[in-house]
Amino acid sequence: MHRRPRLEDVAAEAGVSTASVSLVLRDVPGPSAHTRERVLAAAERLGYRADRTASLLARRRTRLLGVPVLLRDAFRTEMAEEVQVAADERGYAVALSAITPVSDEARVVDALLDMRCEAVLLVAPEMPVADLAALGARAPVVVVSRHVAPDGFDVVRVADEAGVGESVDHLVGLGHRRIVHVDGGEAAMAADRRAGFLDALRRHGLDGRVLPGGPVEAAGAAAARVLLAEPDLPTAVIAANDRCAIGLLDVFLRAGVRVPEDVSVIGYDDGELARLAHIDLTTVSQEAAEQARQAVTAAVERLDGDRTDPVEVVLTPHLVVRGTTAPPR
Amino acid sequence: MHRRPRLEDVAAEAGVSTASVSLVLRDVPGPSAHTRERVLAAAERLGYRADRTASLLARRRTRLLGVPVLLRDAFRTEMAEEVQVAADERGYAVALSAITPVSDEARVVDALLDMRCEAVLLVAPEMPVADLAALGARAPVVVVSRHVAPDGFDVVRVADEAGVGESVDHLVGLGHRRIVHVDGGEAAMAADRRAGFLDALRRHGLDGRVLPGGPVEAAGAAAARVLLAEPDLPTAVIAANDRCAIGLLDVFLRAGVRVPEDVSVIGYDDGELARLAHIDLTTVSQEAAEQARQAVTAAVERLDGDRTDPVEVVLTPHLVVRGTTAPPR
DNA sequence: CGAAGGGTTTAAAGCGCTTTAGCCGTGCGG
DNA sequence: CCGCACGGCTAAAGCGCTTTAAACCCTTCG
Repeated sequence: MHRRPRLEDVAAEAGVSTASVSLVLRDVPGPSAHTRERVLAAAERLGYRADRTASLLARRRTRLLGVPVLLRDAFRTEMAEEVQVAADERGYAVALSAITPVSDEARVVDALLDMRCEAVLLVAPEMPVADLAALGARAPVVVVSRHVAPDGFDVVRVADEAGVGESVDHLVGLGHRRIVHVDGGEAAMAADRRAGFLDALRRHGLDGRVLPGGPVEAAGAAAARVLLAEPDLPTAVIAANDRCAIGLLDVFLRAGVRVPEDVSVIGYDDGELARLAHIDLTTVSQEAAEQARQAVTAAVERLDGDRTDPVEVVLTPHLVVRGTTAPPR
Repeated sequence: MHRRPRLEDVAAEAGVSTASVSLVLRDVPGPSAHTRERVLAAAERLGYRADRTASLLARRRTRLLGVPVLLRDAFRTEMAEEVQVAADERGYAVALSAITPVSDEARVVDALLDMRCEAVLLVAPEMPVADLAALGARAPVVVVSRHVAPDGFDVVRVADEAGVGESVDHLVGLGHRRIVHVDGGEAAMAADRRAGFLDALRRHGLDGRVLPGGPVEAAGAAAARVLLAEPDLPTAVIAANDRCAIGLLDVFLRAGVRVPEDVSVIGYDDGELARLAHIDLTTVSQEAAEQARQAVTAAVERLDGDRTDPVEVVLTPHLVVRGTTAPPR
């Protein structure tokens, strides 16, 4: 088996120096058209591909962004994909590293930095704020989708209060008056959404009720059972996230409660799940693509620009009306 | 801002050569206890972390396995996670790279090889067999979860025919006689599952019916509607995959058809979805962890061992009985 | 006709780590 | 005593690429 061709081999084949080859292959201005041709032909002939590790080592800059991913979490994974696309647009590459039971968020970040990532984008990170700040001192860090004050790191998130507020406005506009919120449990963002719900209702002169929920279907299902056990159902339910909403939908469906005829349901996140035809959930978009783009921009501003002060970008989420909401009967 | 400490800095701090530091930090036998101590202390003091790109470049071996991931596909992503765990056990690291609209499977593989991955594990790859073989000539390749003859690459998969056969046996054992299969569409594995279904029924002296399906919920939903439009429902439906099964469940549920009382439903894959409490789908396990382990083993045999002949590992899937199957009424 | 100038090319010095050959001192047997 | 083996350490040569300063070759101009 043949050894992989090196830059030197291409240079020899083309009859020029390795420097020229390097320049041509990276499309750096300088080499003449004639040289370019010869080099490209030689590279093609040899099937040359640059060794990435060697390039990274030699280059001052790596233009690599690190993103830890929890593969089992659909939302964060979708976001990682968007980051990949956004980074691509800005001429950056993304190094993904999986969070597993064996290596937690912190270890994964270390691994990414060891790979020479120039910045790290953390999607809904779970580590303590102090750790985020400490990390921020080691390398540019952008926290995405977590409500936390920027402090040595940048933050890109959506205004969750406003998002839930839109949901409330939509329902009230349809004529709903008895609206329940099934919250997201302990998580930080859950508090924002809860607050957004109560504020919005108050704005409409209504009273709200909040039921404990959680991040997954089971929590929504449990809440639905609580509601079903009561004398009469509210006319609408706003869940703190899509998965929770789906748990609600499921239990309602099984109990013969029709959505949206008998009760309207709204989720939050607008993940792939919500978009599925058979779920068709009215929900609030987290603007994944835009958050990703802003996050990459924040990182790039520190790397290519000269910003050093932390920024906080708060996007406005928007309601995506689908099939689970309708006027009350 | 301080430059990241290098091996040389640690060496200076400890008063030894860089060679010694390298040896100590990699836990290579040789250096004396005294040297070890000094080096470790110095490294600690400086907060030294080895630069991965430099190590990779200098090392002959990288012990890196490449895995392209389609982040939006839950099954392949779960499998990637299992690969990560399995690789870890064997002392290999995994480089993940996302397949996006911008860079397809082939490009991602190139990128992984450029990173010096020593082997590539492809989970349910979509590329033509010829391309797989071509790739196999460049580096060790293990194809996971795809029924294809090994040819310059190894294959690890489960016996899909047998898996569906088990489903049929289970249903027949419960007393079902009118069983329908909603297939997985064009995909290669869909054919196996279809064949397994028909074979198993024949074995029981029964007649089977196959409805066209597909890889996602919508396909199952469509099939369910076809069934509902007919005078009487079969007593059981076997879907070619979990998502398809979920589409079926959903439409049945909305139509007031109870599962499993009115009709039993079985999926295939045993992904996270199937395990969710509110779905609780009887399904066939793909043995993700075991497939991953075998795949890593296959790669390692080529890399650390001296195997060069392709192997095909066919695991036996097993039925996971949950709440969507029961005796017919 | 020589100096100046511009466009090309290249030699060579890294990038930060690994690895090998060889050095040095010690202890041992002959 | 000498030679030898051996444990412990290090100098130095890479790994395959990038980058910079300097060399080179023309052409142009005074």
